[in-house]
This record gives sequence, structure tokens and C-alpha cells, in this order.
Amino acid sequence: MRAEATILHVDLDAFFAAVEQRDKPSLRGKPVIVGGVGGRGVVATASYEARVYGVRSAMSSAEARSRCPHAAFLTGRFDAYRASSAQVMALLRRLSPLVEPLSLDEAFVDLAAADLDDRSVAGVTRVAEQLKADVAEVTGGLCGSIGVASSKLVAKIASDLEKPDGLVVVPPGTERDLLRPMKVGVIPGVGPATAERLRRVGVRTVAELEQLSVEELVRQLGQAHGTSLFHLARAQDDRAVVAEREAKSVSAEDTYDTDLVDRRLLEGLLERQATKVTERLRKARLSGRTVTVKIRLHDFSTHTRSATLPAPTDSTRVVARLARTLLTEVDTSGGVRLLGVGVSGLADWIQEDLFETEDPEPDTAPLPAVDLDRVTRSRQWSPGMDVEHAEHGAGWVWGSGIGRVTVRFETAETGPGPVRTFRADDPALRPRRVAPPDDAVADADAEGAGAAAGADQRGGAEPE
DNA sequence: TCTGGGGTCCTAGGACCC
DNA sequence: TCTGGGGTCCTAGGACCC
Repeated sequence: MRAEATILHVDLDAFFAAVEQRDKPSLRGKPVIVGGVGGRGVVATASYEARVYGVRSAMSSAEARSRCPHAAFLTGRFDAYRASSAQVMALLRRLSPLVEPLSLDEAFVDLAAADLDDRSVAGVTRVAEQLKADVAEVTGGLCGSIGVASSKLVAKIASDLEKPDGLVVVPPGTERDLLRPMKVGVIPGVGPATAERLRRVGVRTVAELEQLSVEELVRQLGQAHGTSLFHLARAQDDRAVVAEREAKSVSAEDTYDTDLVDRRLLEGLLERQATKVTERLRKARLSGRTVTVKIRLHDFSTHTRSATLPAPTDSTRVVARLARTLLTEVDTSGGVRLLGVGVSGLADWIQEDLFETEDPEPDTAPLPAVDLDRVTRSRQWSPGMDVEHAEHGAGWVWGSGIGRVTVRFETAETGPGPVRTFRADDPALRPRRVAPPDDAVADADAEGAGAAAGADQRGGAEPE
């Protein structure tokens, strides 16, 4: 928290809907709803005319339609939104080099890094008023709401106070008085689950939140969330405006209008998503080590399965194959409503390039299928393990825990491949229950056996 | 016609290292 | 022999944000 109100938060009003109304004059003054129009769509943005009818973001499109049947329902035109967003962000960067976009329609600007001679409340108010005028001009009439304060927390809350087309500057020193009467939910990070937990200990407002000790908050909400909320309740917030944030993951997911059961269809859809994700990775010159498959079943329960490769990849083949294998770990026989593929553990593609070999198409080398029925020799075994841990010609197989078997796909030709853990009850695994071979017991007893297995699991394979 | 899609961050447990 | 302790990596799930 600084002595001056130099953190500015801009939030474009009903952004997607506003772009539509700007581009299609016939929609102006009418309720416009942008979002999924399919059977399972939800509202991304509702114009203020639609909000009158109680239509809100994240509401199902079906409900929105019953509340406001005469609204224009549109699927998003994201290229148009991106273009307008870029215009606004460019404007912000002219104001200050320190701009942190939070999404297409929202950003923090650090005015302390701006070339400003008057940082008084009156001074930053003039800056914000000019900015609003500039936004309208460059975008062809879009409105934004602005909050300016001594911290990110208060600037963001302030930008929301007079929406749409709002401007609130919070004078330094008055932050806590502003927050105290507000519901705890105004604090970013306090969603329905946290609000409910707090309600159960008698806390509804920020003033009441202030009464809780840090120990009590940590007990209720965990270390990170508890301590952070303790400080935010007191308007203590030193988070910096960070201009360049690196992506941590890239993913694609789709919800289907009907629950899907057909295995081949699911695999095909997974493949398509893997293609989308890896194309985006390559475009961003990124690659990643961890592949995650997300599956939402008919009952809306959501499951993820992930596996980490020994080296980063941006290969469609590798990601698709691993995704397909991961899919087998979840029982989808009841029907799948959502399927998704993500890649995380991102690495800089350029850096990886330095280690590229001559092979122009390393992706095309097929990974060997590990035939678990032919697993013969136990590599590590400990009493009580459900599944034998073994190695065989096409790959290493070993246990990383009771009831689990980890396989590394690796051959002399392909080198280290993906590592994946199967559950003992995985139908794809069909482990044979065998007595541990003598040498495995000896290995397990021997000192250093664990270390050797660990090196392999790291994707090691490199000789020490 | 309940409940999108793209993300981020945190927790917790197990394995493993030193 | 009756049992370390800190740190990291990995996986699964959940809360949250726009």
C-alpha cells in the first residue's frame, strides 16, 4: 500500500456485448447476450439492457432465454474482441510502461511508473477522465469503468463501484473505511465457498473479517488464503503491477450437447484438442512436460489425469497419444459431457532448440506400446504391494506406490519417452499377481535401490 | 435443456533426496 | 531399531477469476 493513489484499474463495461452493439447498430439499446448458444451454453456477457431482466454472466443460456426471450443471443467474435482489447491496452501502455492485463477487458496500470507531474487525487482523476475519453475514441465508443487507489485490491474494488462508465478515486488513508461496510465477497479471491465458510463463523462483512485473528483465518481457510485475507481485510496489499507474465499452461476443452460414450469418438475429439493445444504451443514457441486430460462425466463430476514427460514437447502426436492413454484411466461408460486436454510445465521453446538433434521429425517416432502382460522382471518390490514392478523389452515398469505401477516408454531408438502411472485397478493394466522375483527382493533390500529407481523416474535414464 | 472455456493458485499425500 | 526433517517433484482435486 502506497502513500499515493497510483494504481489504476480499468474494466471495460459489458465488453463482448458492447463490441457487438458497436458493430451492429441495430442491436444498440437492445438486450444482447453473448455466450454459448448450444443446449449447455452459458452467458459470457449480458448487455445492461439484458441485465435488467436478471440475466447475468455464467447463467445458463437456457435460463437467460427464459428470462429475456427477445434478447439477441450471439456466439462470441473473439477476433473482434481481441482487436478492441489491443487498442485499449496500447492506450494504457502509452500512459505507463507498467500495464498488467488480467483478461481482454481488464488491466492494472501503475501510474507511479508513468510520466506524471501531479499524483494528487485531483491529478489522477484528470488522468482517468482523459483515459476514459481516449478509450471511447480509439474503440469507437466503448465504455470503461476505472478505479484508482493505493493498491490493486482497492483499485479493483473501486472500479466496480460506479459501473458502467464509472470513475472512483479512493483518497489514500480512506481505504479501510471504504472496505469495512462491504460484504467479504468484494475481496477478489473470496468466492461462494470461502464466503460460506466465513459466514459459518459469523463473518459477513469486511469489518467482521477484521475481527478474526490470523490463526483463526488460517485454521478456516488454509495457510495461503488465510494469511492473505487477513491482510486484505485491512487493506494491506503490496502486490506489484507486473507487466509480463509468462503462461503456465495451455489447454482446450469442450462441453458436448449430449453425453458421449463412444470410445473412438472420444479419442478423436481428444486428438482434435491435442492438435489445437500443440498448435498454440508452437505458435507461442512453447513446449511442455505435463499433459492433463480433463473429463467431466454425466453427473458433472470432474476428473483429471496427468502424466509428466521426461522432456518438454509440442508434438501433436505425443500429446494426443498420452492424452488417449490417460483417458483409459477414467470410467467413461456413463457418458462424458466435457473433454479437455492441457499442457503445463511449460518451457521456453528457444531454449529447447539448443538441444535439438539432427532428427528433423522427432515426433514421428512412434512410442512403443508396453505390453504389460509380458512384464517379467521386477525392478523394485516391497511387501504389501499390489502390483509387481517390472521392466521389459519395450519399457521400464516400476512401482511408485502401493497399488500403482509407473511405466516409462523408452527404447534405444526413441530414447526416454513419457512416464505414466497406472492404478492397480486400471483395466488397461491387467497386472499379473506374481511372487516377487528373488533379485527384486534383493534390490529392495539393498541400499541405493530406491535412489536408482528415483533417477529413472525423474526421466533420468542419463548414466551417472 | 441447470451448471462454458481459458486460465491461476493452493492443498495434500506419497516418493524421493540429502 | 521404533522411526528425522527439510525440500522438491508429481498427481488429483478444488476454489476462484474473467
